[in-house]
Amino acid sequence: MAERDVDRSVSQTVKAQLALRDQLLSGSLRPGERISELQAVETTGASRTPVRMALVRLEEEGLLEAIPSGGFMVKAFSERDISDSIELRGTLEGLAARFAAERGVSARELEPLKECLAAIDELLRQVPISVDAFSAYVTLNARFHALLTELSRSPPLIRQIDRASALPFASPSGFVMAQSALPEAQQILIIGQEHHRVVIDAIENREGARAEAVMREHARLAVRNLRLALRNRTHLDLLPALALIKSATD
Amino acid sequence: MAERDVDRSVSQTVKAQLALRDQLLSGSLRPGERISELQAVETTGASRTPVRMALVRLEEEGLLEAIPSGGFMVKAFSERDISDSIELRGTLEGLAARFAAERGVSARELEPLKECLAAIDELLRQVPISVDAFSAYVTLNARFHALLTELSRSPPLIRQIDRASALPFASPSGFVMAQSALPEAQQILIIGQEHHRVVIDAIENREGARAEAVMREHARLAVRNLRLALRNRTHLDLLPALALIKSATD
DNA sequence: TCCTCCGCTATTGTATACATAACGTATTCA
DNA sequence: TGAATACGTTATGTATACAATAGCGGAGGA
Repeated sequence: MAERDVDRSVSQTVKAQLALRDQLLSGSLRPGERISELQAVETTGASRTPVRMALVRLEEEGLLEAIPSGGFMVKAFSERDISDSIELRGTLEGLAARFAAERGVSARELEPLKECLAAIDELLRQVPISVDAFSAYVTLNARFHALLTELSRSPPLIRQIDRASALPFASPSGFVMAQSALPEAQQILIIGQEHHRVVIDAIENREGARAEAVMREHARLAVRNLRLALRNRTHLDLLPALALIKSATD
Repeated sequence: MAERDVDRSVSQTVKAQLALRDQLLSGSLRPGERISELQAVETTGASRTPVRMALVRLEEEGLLEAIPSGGFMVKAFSERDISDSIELRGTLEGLAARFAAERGVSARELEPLKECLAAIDELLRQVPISVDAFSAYVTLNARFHALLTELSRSPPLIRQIDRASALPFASPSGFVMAQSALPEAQQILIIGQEHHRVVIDAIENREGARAEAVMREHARLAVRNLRLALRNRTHLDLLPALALIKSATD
C-alpha cells in the first residue's frame, strides 16, 4: 500500500503493462520462467484484474506465452526467431516504402524525414562516434523508421509493423544497439544511412520497386550484422534483453 | 442463468471470445457501434471478467478499437484497409514461401500440399462448380495456405500471417468468398490454382525468389478481384461480414 | 526401495461488489 | 428561448472474495 502516488493519471492496467514489459525487456524475468500473478501484483502495485489484462496484452504482443494448464510464461526466442523478425519487419517496411512511393507523398510530408536524415549525417561526421552521439542516433533512427512507416498511410500495415517491432532486437533501436558491439559499427551506420537516403529519393521519384528493394536490403544488412554480433557475445552480454535469447540453435 | 450447459470443457474467456467474434463477423454488431460489457455478458453467458479479457484479446486482434473515454467499439474498415491487408498477407506469405524454398523442404513435408492441390484440381474440373464443391474449395484453399505458411518453419512469421488474416476478407477463405459473386469466378479460381502449382514447384527446386514472386502475384490478383467484387455489391451484400466495411472512401 | 494414491496447498479462473467517471436530462437563470 | 450547470443514472475501472484445478509431497503398500 506504499506506492500509491505513482502517477494517478494513467490507468492501473497501462501502469501494470508498462511495468511488466520493463521487467521482461530488462531481463529480470528469465525466459521460460512462469510469471506469477501474485508476484506481478506485488511488483506493479496494481491489483489482479488490471494485471491479468496486462498479461493478456503482453501475450498478444508476443512477449509472453500462455501455459496450457493456466497462467503465462516468459517467451524464449531463438537467434533464428530474432533474425526472422528483423527480416519480417524489413519486408513490411519495404511494402510501406512502396506504398508511399506509389501513392505519392507531398514535399511537406517528406520534410521531417529529410530533417532526420540531416541530423544523422551530422552525428556520423564524428569519427569515432561518441556514446552520446550514438544514443542520439538510436533515437533518430527509430524516428526515421516510424516516420517512413507512417508515409504508407495504411493503418493495417502500420499496425503490423508496430507488432513486428515488439520483440527485443527486432525494433529499429534494438538491432542498432545489438550491432554497436561490432568493430565495424560506424561503417554499418554509414551504409544504413545511405539506404535511408536512397529510400527517400525513390519515394520522391515514385519508384516503388526501388524503395521496397532498398528497405529489404537494409533489413538483410541488419540480419547479417546481428548474426555477427551474436558471435562475439562479449560486449553484447551487457544488454540485458539478450537474456531473452535462448541458447542459439542454428 | 439458463445456458449453463454450453460446453463446460472450454474456459469462459475462450467461450466469450468466440461468441463475440461470431457476433462481429456475422455483422450483428455494426461498425462504430459501442460494445457494452453488460450486453456482452448477457449474450455470451460469461461474467464480466472473462468478457473483458475477451474484449482485450479482440482489440489486440484488430476487430475492436478502444474508446479513449473507456470501453470498446466495433472497428470499421475501409475498402483500402481490406485490400492493403490482403496485399500485406500476400507479402508475408511470399516471405514464407521464400523461407521454405531457401531453407529446404523434404518431399514428405510437401506431400500434404500436393494432396491439397490434387483435391482442388478435382473440384475445379466441374464447370460450373457446384455450391458444395465451392464450399469444399474454400476449406481446401485455406488449408493450402496454412500448410504453406507452416513450411517457413518461422514461428514469428507464422504468427504475423495469422494476425494478418484476422480481418474479415483478409483471410484466405474470406476473399475467395468475396470473389464468388464475380461472373469470372471460376477462371479466377483456376488461375489461383496455377499459382499454387508454381509455388510448390519453386519450393521444390529451391527457387526462393520465384516462390516469393508468385505468392505476391497471387495476392495482387486477389486485391484486383476484391475491388471488382466490391463494385458489383449486389451479391456481396449476402455476406454479412461486409457490414464491417464502412462506406468506401477511395 | 519404489511406485501409487490420497490429500493439501498454492495459483489461476470466475464472479461480483464497490468506486469513479462520463453522459444525458432537467431545471434555472440570463 | 437558449445555454449552462447540477444532479442522477449508467457504464467502465478496480478490487477482492470465492471456486476449481493442477502440482507437489507424504504416507502406505507391494
